[in-house]
Amino acid sequence: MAKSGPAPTINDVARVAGVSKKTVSRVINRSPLLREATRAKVEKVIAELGYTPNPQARALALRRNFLIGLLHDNPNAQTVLNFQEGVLDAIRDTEFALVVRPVDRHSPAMLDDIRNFLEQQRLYGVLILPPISENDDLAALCREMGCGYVRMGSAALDEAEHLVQSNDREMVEGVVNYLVKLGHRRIGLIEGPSGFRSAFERREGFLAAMHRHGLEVPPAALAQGNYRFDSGHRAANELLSAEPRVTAIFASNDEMAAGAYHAARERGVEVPRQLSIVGFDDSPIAAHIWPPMTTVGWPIREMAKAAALKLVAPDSSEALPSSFPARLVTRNSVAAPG
Amino acid sequence: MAKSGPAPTINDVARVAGVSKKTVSRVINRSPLLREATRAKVEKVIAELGYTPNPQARALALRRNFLIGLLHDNPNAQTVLNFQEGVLDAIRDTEFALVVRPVDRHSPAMLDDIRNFLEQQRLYGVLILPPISENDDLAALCREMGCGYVRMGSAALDEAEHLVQSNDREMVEGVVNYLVKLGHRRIGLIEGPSGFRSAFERREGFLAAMHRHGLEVPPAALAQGNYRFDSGHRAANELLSAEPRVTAIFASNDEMAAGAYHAARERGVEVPRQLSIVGFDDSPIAAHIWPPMTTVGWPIREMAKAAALKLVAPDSSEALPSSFPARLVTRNSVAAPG
DNA sequence: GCGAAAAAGGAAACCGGTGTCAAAACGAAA
DNA sequence: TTTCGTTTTGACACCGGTTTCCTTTTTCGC
Repeated sequence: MAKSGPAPTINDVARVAGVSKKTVSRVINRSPLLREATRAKVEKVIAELGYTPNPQARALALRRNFLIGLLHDNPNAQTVLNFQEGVLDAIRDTEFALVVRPVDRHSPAMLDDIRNFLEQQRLYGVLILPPISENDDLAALCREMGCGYVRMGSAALDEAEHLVQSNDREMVEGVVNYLVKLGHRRIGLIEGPSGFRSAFERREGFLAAMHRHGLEVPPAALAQGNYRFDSGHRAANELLSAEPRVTAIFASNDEMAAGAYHAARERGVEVPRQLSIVGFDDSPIAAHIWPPMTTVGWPIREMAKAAALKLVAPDSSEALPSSFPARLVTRNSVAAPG
Repeated sequence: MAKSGPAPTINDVARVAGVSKKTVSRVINRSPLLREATRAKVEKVIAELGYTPNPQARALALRRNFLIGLLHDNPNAQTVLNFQEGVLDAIRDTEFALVVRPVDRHSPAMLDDIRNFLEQQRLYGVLILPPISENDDLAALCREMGCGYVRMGSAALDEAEHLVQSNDREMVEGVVNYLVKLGHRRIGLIEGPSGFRSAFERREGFLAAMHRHGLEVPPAALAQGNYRFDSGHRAANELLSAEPRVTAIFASNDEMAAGAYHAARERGVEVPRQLSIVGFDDSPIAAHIWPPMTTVGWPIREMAKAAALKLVAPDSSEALPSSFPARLVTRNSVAAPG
């Protein structure tokens, strides 16, 4: 059991088993053209020696490595972590590993940084989380550098091969339907930052649904946010100062919705009796805030798994869905108006 | 600028520059025994060709790679992500990359999984986050496999070389002092899960400080939690049903403190007028809950940076602190009693 | 200008795998 | 038993770097 000293190499295995290293290589790679007896003999030696192939050597010989990168600038920590877990689900028991790379969307050198990163590490491919996944220059960079990539985002962002989809628009319409069915007529929207496709989709979905119900959306029912808590607070204050007051607020993410709670509390507006609030993301804060928040959640982990498989095993992943349905998580921040 | 085709190798550089590959290697590695003219010539070609050394080939030849792993099972997503950012701060502009590995502390195969992981990936070293960092078997495994490691945790966990310290106990005493100074006498503690050193340290610090102030801690003022929201809710309910009621609750982390908010609200106990609550971690929820929570925060990002430097550049990191002070973040969940 | 020491640079082997292609072993048919 | 077509297996070069060791060049004191 004394496994000290340098790790055994393919040469050690070959020598002990009395075969050539190429044969050992064949065993490792499950080559079909091997006699059963030979395979068994070699496998026995591999087990005895506790041999594991050196991934660096393999990477060099194969001219590709087994590192997949995660590029993200998502402000929601839980989302990012769930995503990491999902990727791990996909690559567990494979030779792949996940390397992470938070990026700063606001840095002017962002693209250059990522270029350096890709050049240096020569990743097998990268997974790109929203909101940075909406950056087409980044996708172009990946293509230019011959680096595989899969983006998470709304439809029409890229070809199916490079996309795992979340249909925000549809789900937002569902939320509006839900609120209208409860009797809400004056519904306010806290938008995400302009320039984000997800923000755009959510806004369009909102407007389309309101229109379909024949409901007006005055400018005062639209407030701008940036996906951060403070902006939600500010935006809700704007919405709540307009008369007639909205009876429900739909925030484009949970953090801003939490900010809206805050604003309501300061103004003595009770949630949900006097104001219904719906968030988006189903982040932990939605469950922990009081009253627990009704929100829309994506199956992030499953989506991550699908994205990772799409990258490392495109064939097997064809069976998996590329588009995942969000679901409404009803808790206690919504009630009939009045 | 057409950089298509295979990436240039050291041989290409050598050929174009008219030197041997060894000379190019010397330039890359900043060897001092090179004439300035030669270095300049080679560097010019490197720039022209856009050459970057292949990390896999380097790793193979050097018999070590440039991957550092992050082992974590921390329930607090923001903490983990901040830590990742801190590590990135340290390794930015180096050839190192960060590979993440969430682990499942409850899986019986946990150690074997990690052994496989280390064997397969041959990491340069790993950074271990609490609570899993308290597992001595894991540290032993790293040592056995010749894998560098640095643990985050309380003092006495390991040698200085392998430790970046957080002195929980001291800080907990500071919190108690703060509460006592405000006039609190009956203070309840929501403990972390037994078997966790951090939970133990926080408890001991609490008891020591109470003792120093000559204050009693009846069994009913101690409630068991497991660092999760629900357990905080349950534990607070226990604390609040005992008479005379506590006037302050110190929870061993923010999530449990949020659970305590929840319990207080259900019982109509107003925070902070009738009950002060202090958390631990300074996670986002502390800022977003209402009223904003007073808590204790670690400079996670700086600690992560120090830990990473300790691993990859032990010499330069000697100058950095190995022990970081937490600070009390006062918000609005604490008031004088009565 | 000479010789010796020091500095600079190169040839070849090596790190631990994989691809190519030819040789060896095998099995069935003649 | 020989022959021939298939499997199996192995020898060898190669992936893109680094190391060792040795040769060539430079520098410098005399």
